[in-house]
Amino acid sequence: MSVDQDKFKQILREKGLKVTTQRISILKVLSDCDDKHLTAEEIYELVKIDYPEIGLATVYRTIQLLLELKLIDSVQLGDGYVRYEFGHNDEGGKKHHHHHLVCLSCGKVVSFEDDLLEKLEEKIEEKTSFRVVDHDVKFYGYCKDCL
Amino acid sequence: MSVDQDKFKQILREKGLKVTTQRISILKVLSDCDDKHLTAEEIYELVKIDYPEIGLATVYRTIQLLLELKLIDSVQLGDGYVRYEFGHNDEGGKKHHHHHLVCLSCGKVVSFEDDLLEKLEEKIEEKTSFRVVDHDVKFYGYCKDCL
DNA sequence: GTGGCTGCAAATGTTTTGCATCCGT
DNA sequence: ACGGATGCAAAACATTTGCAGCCAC
Repeated sequence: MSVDQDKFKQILREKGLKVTTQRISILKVLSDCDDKHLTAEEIYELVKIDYPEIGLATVYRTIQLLLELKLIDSVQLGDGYVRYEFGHNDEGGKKHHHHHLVCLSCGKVVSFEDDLLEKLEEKIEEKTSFRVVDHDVKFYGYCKDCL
Repeated sequence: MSVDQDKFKQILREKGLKVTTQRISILKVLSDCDDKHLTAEEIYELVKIDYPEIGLATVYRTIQLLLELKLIDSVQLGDGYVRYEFGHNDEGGKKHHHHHLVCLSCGKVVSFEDDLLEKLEEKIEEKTSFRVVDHDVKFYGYCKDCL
């Protein structure tokens, strides 16, 4: 929460960028809705509650900034929207990889931590000489509540 | 090739839909460029070579139809375009699952067959009571040629 | 005070839709 | 000849950009 905000402010200052109410508000919404995977429009609507003057363009520009700073990640669930989630990166920049379980009935997205993929990555490098540096894994199905 | 075309024509007739030159041409392009992962615009340009009168809207409508018939699959590689590939589904409807290796340098997409994911799916069902029915797996990295 | 940031509106790029016409059945 | 399919243009959609004014530094 405020740890992230302080970190954000610090990075902005280090880069000579300005700490604005809009930027802090957007980070706060993303941090508060950590598990929601919000679209830009949804972030816009949530920020407007506390800060009605904000423009959608500012939301997009701030999302772009947060992506570049690796404070958030983008997720595409195949529904035509780009969604964003608070980044769970280590201090050292190493990613806490998690996969997404997407419910085809209610649309809910649950995260799932696992490292079995690393074995598969090794297998790929062996068999195809393709050097894997990142992956994106989604499972579609039905959640406990919808079954 | 023509096996797919015949299958397509048969399905169209069964559903009371019309077999048109446009529909056959679009299927042919997708079938010929099986490994290319084309965008709608790219399909449009390719079909225009043999059939210059075609409209982009027809391409989109036919893609939609082919998706519904599960003759093609859509792939989003994260570059903002929706791409389409010829479906490799069994007769029984069971998918020949393959994953995509996307080269971050040249953009080339290679397919990789593997069933290690099934273990991971079992693990998910055990741990979270989430019933998995499909998945979408992409690996990003650098291909042999680019290394 | 200055330059970066913002809000607005206009532009962009992809995909969808309305409608008159066309063509497969 | 009927009704679905097509081509065109306009609309819809998310996202980006240009610019004058504003505010953090």
